[in-house]
Amino acid sequence: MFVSEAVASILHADLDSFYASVEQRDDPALRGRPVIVGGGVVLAASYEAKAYGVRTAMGGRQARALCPHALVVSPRMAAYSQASSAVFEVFHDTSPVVEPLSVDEAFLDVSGLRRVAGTPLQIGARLREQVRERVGLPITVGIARTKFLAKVASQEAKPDGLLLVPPDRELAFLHPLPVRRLWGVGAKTADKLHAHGINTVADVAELGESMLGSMVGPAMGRQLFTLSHNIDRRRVLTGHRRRSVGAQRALGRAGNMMTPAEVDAVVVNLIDRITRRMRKAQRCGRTVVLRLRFDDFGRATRSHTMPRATASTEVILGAARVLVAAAGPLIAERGLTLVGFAVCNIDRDGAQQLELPFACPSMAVDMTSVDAAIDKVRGRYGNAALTRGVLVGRDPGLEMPLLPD
DNA sequence: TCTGGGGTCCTAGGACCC
DNA sequence: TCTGGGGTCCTAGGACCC
Repeated sequence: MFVSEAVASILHADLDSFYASVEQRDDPALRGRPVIVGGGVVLAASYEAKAYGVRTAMGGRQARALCPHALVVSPRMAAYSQASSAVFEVFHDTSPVVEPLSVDEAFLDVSGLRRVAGTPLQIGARLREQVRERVGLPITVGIARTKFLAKVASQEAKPDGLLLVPPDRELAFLHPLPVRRLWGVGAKTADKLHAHGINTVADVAELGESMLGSMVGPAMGRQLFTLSHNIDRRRVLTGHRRRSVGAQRALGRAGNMMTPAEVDAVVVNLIDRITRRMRKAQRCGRTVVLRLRFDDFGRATRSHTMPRATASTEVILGAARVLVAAAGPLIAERGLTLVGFAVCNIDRDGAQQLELPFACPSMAVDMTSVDAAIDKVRGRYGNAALTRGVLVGRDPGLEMPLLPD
């Protein structure tokens, strides 16, 4: 007799070939035909195009060679954004516990909804119907006891499918799969594993954690060990906050011909886009990262951390220009084909800037605990720092003296 | 094989602090 | 005074995800 029965109640919902499906929805002439979204590079391919070997992120030339009769359309980001919002409305109508993973996929925890909404399988089936009816898009749902298995289930069930992994069938489902199905295993890691004769999840599960760590590094080794043994205690979490905001622009070979003033115009445009989004989302950031790509497809990053977080266009643009100027010799030597920026070190939800009225960096602290904030400052700057500290919130009206007089 | 635009997390060395 | 351990922060790069 079981004390508590493990139940598969985590849903992973994943739209099929999202961008391409929106295009087929909006243009009947594209339905049932191979569709490629994006020209230079494939942003999305319909299943009809995938049947010819076309894949996301593939070069456009190669894709057209594989599928010459494919219909190539330009991306319409605004339409995808609107479709995504409509789908997430369905998600939130389905369960209060929704964790977005990207524009087109999310985890939903439906435990506790049995009385009001039925079994997880019934809920998943209804979710698919609702997305089809209300948004007009096909979506695949995987259901399992853990997040990882739910995600694998949806991958296996694509396209337009529904698959539940029963708790007593988990290892039988998991172990025959190729290592690429494990979260975090991309081309590089898969190559390392293949070189050791490790091809399936079952092969991984036969190895110890330290052995895996010696092959792929300690953190990845630990992850491979736990996932291959079907250990995944992560909960479905709401209220995730973005940790960086970025924008980039590919320049192609034309980038080599650009004058510094033309490069600066691109920089201004990118920073303007980023800071607008930051202010709209009410986020501040402290670290500006410059991303570069060169003629040989090599990459480089340069970063600068500012004394305090900001969303000001002028301040971030100033930091961005300093980074670009410092990278001048590198750009001249290797040829510029892409420039981008990211602003990181974004304050977490509830975190505020602690501003001290003398020369030391500001610190992000958690305003939910002033005592913890004081401990953090004391640990770093000693008691002297506490004599004049003030907690300054993003909301200008929010200020709190660290030490009452 | 030769490329888009967004992100996440991990690693590793050096600076700096107690 | 040059010797240790432990910790955080910053920078740069790499792998991976959709």
